[in-house]
Amino acid sequence: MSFTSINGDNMDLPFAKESVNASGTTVIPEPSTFKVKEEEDKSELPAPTTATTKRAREKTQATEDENGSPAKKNRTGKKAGPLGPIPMSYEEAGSEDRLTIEMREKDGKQWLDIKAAIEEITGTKFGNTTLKGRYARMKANFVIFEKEHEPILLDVKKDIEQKFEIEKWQKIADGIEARCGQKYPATAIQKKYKQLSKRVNTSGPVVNDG
DNA sequence: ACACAACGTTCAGGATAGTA
DNA sequence: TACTATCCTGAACGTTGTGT
Repeated sequence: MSFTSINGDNMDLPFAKESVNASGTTVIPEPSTFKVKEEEDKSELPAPTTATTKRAREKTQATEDENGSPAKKNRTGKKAGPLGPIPMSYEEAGSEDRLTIEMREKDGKQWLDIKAAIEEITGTKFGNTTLKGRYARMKANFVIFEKEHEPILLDVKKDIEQKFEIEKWQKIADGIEARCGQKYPATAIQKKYKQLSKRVNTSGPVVNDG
């Protein structure tokens, strides 16, 4: 994995120079160029109190928009856990986050070891997957998308969605044929579906009239 | 082939800021 | 003030690699 710095330089290992303390723990110095996080006494941070119940097996649809993506609002970025908000760049990352990256990518440490190290530093207990998840989100945040690739992204997305749309109606046509033996053109099915949807919206549910 | 460990991903739940 | 959107955490799940 390589990162791209905010300057656009590719970095295989964008780590600060580290040292090893007496207990053998790798210590990343707090570089003066980092965006300094709000001073907080980590030793007094409360342990996470999340009481998550068993994960529901059935998906819910409540927070999804018409594209199936979570509905978004402007990012406030003010909600933060014990490690603070997930940094948007390596430069923004605090020493704990840098240590996580260092131990994971450079030292090849296991997550349990990383978890133990971070817990020792912060005095906060974390779940077994918290740091893994945080690391994955950091990696996503750190990617700098080339400006000239942006229109390509939009283009490709549009192409694929159009392709999916065509495939979708064709599959529906196939499904109808499989069920009742009647083959309808995909475009006719699409048109009929629009009519039915309108009826649902204006006068309640569609009645299956045979 | 099977069991197990480690990992990455997904998603529910809680917290909190913004908005009507 | 109630509601909504967003964020972070952590449990559950699926995948992959390794040992037997």
